[in-house]
Amino acid sequence: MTAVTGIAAPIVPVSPGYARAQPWHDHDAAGAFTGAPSHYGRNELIFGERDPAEYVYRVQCGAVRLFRVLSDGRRQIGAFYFTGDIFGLEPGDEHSFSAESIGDSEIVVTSRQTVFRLAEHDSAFARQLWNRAAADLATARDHMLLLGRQTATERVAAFLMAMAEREHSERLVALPMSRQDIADYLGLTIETVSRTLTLLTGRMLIDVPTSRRILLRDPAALRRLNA
Amino acid sequence: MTAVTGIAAPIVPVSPGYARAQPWHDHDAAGAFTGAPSHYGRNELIFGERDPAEYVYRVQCGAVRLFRVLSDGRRQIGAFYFTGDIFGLEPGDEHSFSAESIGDSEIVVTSRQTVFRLAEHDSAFARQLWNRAAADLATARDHMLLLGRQTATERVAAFLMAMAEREHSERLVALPMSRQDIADYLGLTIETVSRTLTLLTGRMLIDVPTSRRILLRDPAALRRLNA
DNA sequence: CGATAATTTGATTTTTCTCAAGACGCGTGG
DNA sequence: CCACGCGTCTTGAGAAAAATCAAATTATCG
Repeated sequence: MTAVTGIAAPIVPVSPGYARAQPWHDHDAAGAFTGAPSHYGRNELIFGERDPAEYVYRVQCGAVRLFRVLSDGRRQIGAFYFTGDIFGLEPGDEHSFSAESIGDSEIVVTSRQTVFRLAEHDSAFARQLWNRAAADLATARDHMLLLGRQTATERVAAFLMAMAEREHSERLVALPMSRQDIADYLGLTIETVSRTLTLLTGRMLIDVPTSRRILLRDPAALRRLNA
Repeated sequence: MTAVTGIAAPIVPVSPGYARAQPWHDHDAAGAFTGAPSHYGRNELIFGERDPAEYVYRVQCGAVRLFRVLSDGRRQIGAFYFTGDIFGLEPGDEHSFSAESIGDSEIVVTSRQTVFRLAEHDSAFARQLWNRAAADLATARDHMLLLGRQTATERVAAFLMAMAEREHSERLVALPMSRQDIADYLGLTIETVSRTLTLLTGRMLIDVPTSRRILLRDPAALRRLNA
């Protein structure tokens, strides 16, 4: 459907990853996202599960979480989207996940119709559309491996590496999302995420100067944590 | 990329599922899969991770598992493919997962080139290609919810329901795959799968006359197990 | 500066995994 | 037709990982 399935999509794949399609750049979606951006506040809903999937969204700036909630409140975040990422394009007429702005963000919208019409007449664009979906699928499956088979330490390490790559920052990672978001993305509890960060700090692999900033002291060792 | 992401794709979605694109039918891929089917034996490799992704595959009959293995042997099955499903179409030049025949199966092959060329000149086909990838992505994300947030009982129940729907059989499910396959698909151990089946039997929700046949005595209750 | 939310830490419980047998099923060959 | 052997599946006991419950600490924002 769209941009980043997880953190890793627009960048070099993480853990067990391979060459993936490039992210959509501005010029790729030329003409499709021309309107003025809308502002969304912290935790504001962009669309909900089962809402009509009429529009496609592009993050102008800020960060978005895509998630689903079980009836008893358990939540799984399927992807984070950041500046430049496109999300919300669905094969069916309804959204299958909800999307919320994490902090403040600016989102540009276009109609599903527009995108599909563009694809219909421009086979290169159509191909890009498919590439994006396929890359997202590959990333989602990488994440399945993480959720199904990796330990808490491996998950957190993979997450930190992915975030670092995303930011093109060698060592300092700024997290826009809360511990709860991270936990729900990694299939863990907030306590386990916190404890794991403490553990990694103890091993001198990272430093956590403030809760939203993480310094990777030994990226190579972190990467080795991922089997 | 292709047909069924998990079990649920070609049929009515499972647990928390929504309307999805239809599966590829024979006529959709007309012209693309014309060659004679190849035979693959039990556990035979169809392609491996990092192999060049030159071909696209269609299950003529039998069943296939798509999976990835960590260096220490932990395996995650990302999808099962059954008769009529198409798999192996990748955005990059390498496969990111391995595929094996589960039992004996007949597989028809076509080249990636052929599919892409077809899509380039036929926008309806291109759209179908995208629909497939997007539907697979949605299914993969459903599975992420299962792997990240559901209990062993919920996972097994969801799996059984999905298999039943796939077979269009109300109550009797024939499993082509081993307990190990099921475990690796659900992110559990073989022992936990087995114990869970025993538990469900004790609750009179199912019957397991032979290990590869499961009778759903109370599908409604099974479905209710999924929050 | 205080109130509130977010995060960390601690103690304990639960779930699932691991290790170890045992049972069962199936196919082969006597 | 039955016995044997091998792979698969089930069951049990104990260990480990992560979840849960609870509290203390730290950050954030008016």
